[in-house]
Amino acid sequence: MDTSSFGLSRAARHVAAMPRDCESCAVAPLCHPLAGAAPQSLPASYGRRRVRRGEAVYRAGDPLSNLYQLRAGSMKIRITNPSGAEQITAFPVAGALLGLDAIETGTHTSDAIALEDSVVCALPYADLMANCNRDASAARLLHQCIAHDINQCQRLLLTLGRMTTDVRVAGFMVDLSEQMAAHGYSPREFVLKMTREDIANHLGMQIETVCRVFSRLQSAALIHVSKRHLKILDVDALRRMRCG
Amino acid sequence: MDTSSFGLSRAARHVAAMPRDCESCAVAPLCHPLAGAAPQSLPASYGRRRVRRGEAVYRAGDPLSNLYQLRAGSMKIRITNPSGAEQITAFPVAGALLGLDAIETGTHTSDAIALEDSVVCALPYADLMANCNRDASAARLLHQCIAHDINQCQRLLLTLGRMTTDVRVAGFMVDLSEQMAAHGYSPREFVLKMTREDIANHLGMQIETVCRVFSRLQSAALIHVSKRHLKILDVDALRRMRCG
DNA sequence: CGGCCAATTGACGGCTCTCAAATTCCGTGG
DNA sequence: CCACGGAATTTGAGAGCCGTCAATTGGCCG
Repeated sequence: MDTSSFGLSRAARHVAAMPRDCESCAVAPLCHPLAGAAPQSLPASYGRRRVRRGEAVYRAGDPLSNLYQLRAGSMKIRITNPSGAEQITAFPVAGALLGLDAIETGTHTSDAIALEDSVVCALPYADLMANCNRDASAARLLHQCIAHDINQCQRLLLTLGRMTTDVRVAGFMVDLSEQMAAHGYSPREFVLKMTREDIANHLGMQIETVCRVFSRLQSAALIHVSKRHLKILDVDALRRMRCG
Repeated sequence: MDTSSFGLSRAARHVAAMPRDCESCAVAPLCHPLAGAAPQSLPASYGRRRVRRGEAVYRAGDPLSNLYQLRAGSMKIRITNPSGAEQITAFPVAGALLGLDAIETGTHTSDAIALEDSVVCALPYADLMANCNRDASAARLLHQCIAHDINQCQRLLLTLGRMTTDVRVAGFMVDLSEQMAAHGYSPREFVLKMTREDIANHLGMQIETVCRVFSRLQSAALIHVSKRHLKILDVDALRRMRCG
């Protein structure tokens, strides 16, 4: 386990120093007793929590006490079966609501591990449910968040079940690119927060195959990749490969 | 499309002829304004609907008007990407709640197609939401149903991403067996409602590979399969293959 | 009886995995 | 600041599993 003793990244420190401007938060209805209620009335436990690279926000088997909103940084969500086989099901970034899979049984079924120093908001599940009972729009928002995870998971199923490795990687890059764009970063040049091993696991491949696909895509002048630094040279070609 | 003009199967006719004993239904809190309220006060639209083999309960693109509980029979849930690639994400049987993926956007993202003549309960989504607002236990039940779909989807991800074809098929058979047992049928001998093509699609394989795995498992005396009729001879060996 | 579809089996090729080695990066300690 | 060690990444060679193509069988329905 990598538990480096470095401080938080610049992005993480920035957010931790921010005032709690929950007004701009996408899931504010879930945390606030009523839309527009005084923010200072929030329970003290609605707190931010810093997570260092390699640390877990929660692990499979933990009781469901909080859901978490990822405020800054990035994570990997990993499930493990009894024989130890692992599958990374998602790489959430800022804005994502984490821990929804625990709602079925009251126990987390996955690990959420920080890919970099990150910041999460802990949302006590009991408070959140009470809030949904009082506020129909909050309930609807929660429904949508859970359903979103279903759809995302189903799309990944199609990728693993029906696509060649080249197409999987191309689609993964397009997804990352759109994610970066949605957060106001360059969609053409960014840093991969996850290792090749993480990518391979997520896409149902081996590390070496990921490297070889990277090499092929670079030879074809679709991307330029050096370690974690990725430049997308021909996003249209990548989209055509994915075909959807 | 196979739209045979046969009548409903015996199981389907049995349920259709049943009185509306919603008291024994797992999702009754979702349909009833309040637990214990008079059943006769239910809206007329809370109706059963018969679906013939090959027909769709809903299709991708349909607006979300109802969720559906599968009362009798079986379905396949299928997603399609813009280029026409398809992936069967689940084979729900009686008791399952269908259409949850539509909650994110208000539009269905998958097709639900009957594998045999079946019966569903249509649950108007607006009524259901209103009910969740009045009844916290109904809201909780709905949350759990949605979260259940997430967990099921994630487990399938691990299967497609990390398992060999033999292990996928073995795990699929164990799942079917447990499903049959949970419904009071023999877990050792039953009929596959889906085609080899459906199985192959669901498990990310080709038809021919499914046939070959069946042949291998039969040679190893783990199963006996003839067309759609499956006998499980050594469930422990199948479980050991799956390893979880 | 004939046609169509599901299912099965064989041959072959290729994509991906496995094994191995070299290189670079990064953090740690001297 | 430099040296060292481990981890991450890359590339090659070879094998094997699985997909592709093809042919056959058997059952169902018109």
